Amino acid sequence: MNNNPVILVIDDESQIRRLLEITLQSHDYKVIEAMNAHDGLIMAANHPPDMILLDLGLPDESGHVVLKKLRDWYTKPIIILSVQSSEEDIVKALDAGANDYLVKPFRTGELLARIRSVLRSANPQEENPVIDSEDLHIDLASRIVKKKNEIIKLTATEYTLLALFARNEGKVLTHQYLLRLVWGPGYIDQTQYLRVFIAQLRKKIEDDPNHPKHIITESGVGYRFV
Amino acid sequence: MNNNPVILVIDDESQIRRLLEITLQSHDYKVIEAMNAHDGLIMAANHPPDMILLDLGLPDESGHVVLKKLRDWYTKPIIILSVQSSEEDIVKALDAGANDYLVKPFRTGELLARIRSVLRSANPQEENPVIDSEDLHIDLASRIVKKKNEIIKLTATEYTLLALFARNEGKVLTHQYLLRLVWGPGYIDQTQYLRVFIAQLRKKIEDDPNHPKHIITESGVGYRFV
DNA sequence: GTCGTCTTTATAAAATCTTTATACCTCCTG
DNA sequence: CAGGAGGTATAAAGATTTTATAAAGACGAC
Repeated sequence: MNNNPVILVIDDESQIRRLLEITLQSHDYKVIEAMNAHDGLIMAANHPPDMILLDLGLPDESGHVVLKKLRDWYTKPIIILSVQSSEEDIVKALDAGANDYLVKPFRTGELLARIRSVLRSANPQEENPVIDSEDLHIDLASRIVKKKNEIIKLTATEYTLLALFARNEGKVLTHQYLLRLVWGPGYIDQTQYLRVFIAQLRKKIEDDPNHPKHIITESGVGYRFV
Repeated sequence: MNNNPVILVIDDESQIRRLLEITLQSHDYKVIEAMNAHDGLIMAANHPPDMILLDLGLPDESGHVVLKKLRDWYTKPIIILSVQSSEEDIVKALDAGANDYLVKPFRTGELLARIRSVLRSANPQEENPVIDSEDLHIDLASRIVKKKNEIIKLTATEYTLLALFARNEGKVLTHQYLLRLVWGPGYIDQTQYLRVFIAQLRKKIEDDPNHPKHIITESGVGYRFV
């Protein structure tokens, strides 16, 4: 799942399948399809997708039964698509383990949003932008910087500067660029500010500030963070 | 602590609130209510419910804004109830972190089934409502704070503040963020309030308020709880 | 009215930022 | 190789901003 999420569509109407295929693929999902209950179950077992779109009106078996069979082992999201709009059908499907229920005809934008929603809550991704560089650890969400597991106290300006570096690892950031983003557009010729704060940062994050490993000077240009 | 799920209802229409209260309570949910955005945010922060039913049409602030503010820290399910049935509204809400969206008037059976569904798929990770930090003990569920086994008496504001810290251990919380969630959106520049209450909290929970171990100052930014 | 709490004001203390001064390093030139 | 130019590093001073704390006044519940 590092790549694009795989969605299994189980529906017997070929127009719906084609519509879904086009819509989903254009939003960077990988689509696999089955046109009846039997094939759908086999496909789900053989190539477990990241989620399933299930039509309730299948030719060979009731969608409710398919849903139950899937839920015996399949734990990822299942969204029901159905022409049935009765409360009884909806409640039954949801209580059988469906994560959502859309009545056909549905709006594709809404379907996409609901797919995003169930996928999001399926993998609670703590996508904290974290930089881990050997002994250095920068957590941008929590605003915490650690060196060898020790929390380092940084002032507001020092942190702003370091966060900028962390977000642009490897790139050379010019004096102008750094001054403009940290101090503001009126300070682009105050290069001395930068030197003072780079020195302070190095004192705090480098093992040997005289031979910095992380904040590298690019003479005449700026600095680079590795 | 009883294990019936607590549901926070944020809706300005009293008939809806009454309907939901009766329906939900008769299905063994514990219901707490707020009739506007401001109260809803405070209530959610103060006594985090197991899920939230949020009306989009609130008198004091757009439900979309409330949803965003909640999702800054609230990870449990949020179901939107709204008279707006446009695809744009639905997609916007779902992408802002809502788990489901029901158009008013809704069928109560379907609502209940959708509540069961989102609660079922809600995080298996039990958010530990207790903080134990050497000498400090914070029980968010029963609203009890102890220091070296002695119960500490906190005012409402002090507790709200401390509970926010406890729920975001390690993270730096900005002045703005704290002021917004504790006092409300209109107070984000009343930094002095914060200083006064931080001082009071430190007097109560720190061994040596001059050298705080728990509430750490991040000068120019905010505070951090460890 | 009394009590507990919140708001507001005042001021001292601490932390941070700016500025100045000086030493450095590297490359180039004579 | 000496000396200078341009850019860099660092310490330390002052100036400024931010924070801590006490205490007085305001407010609301009872």
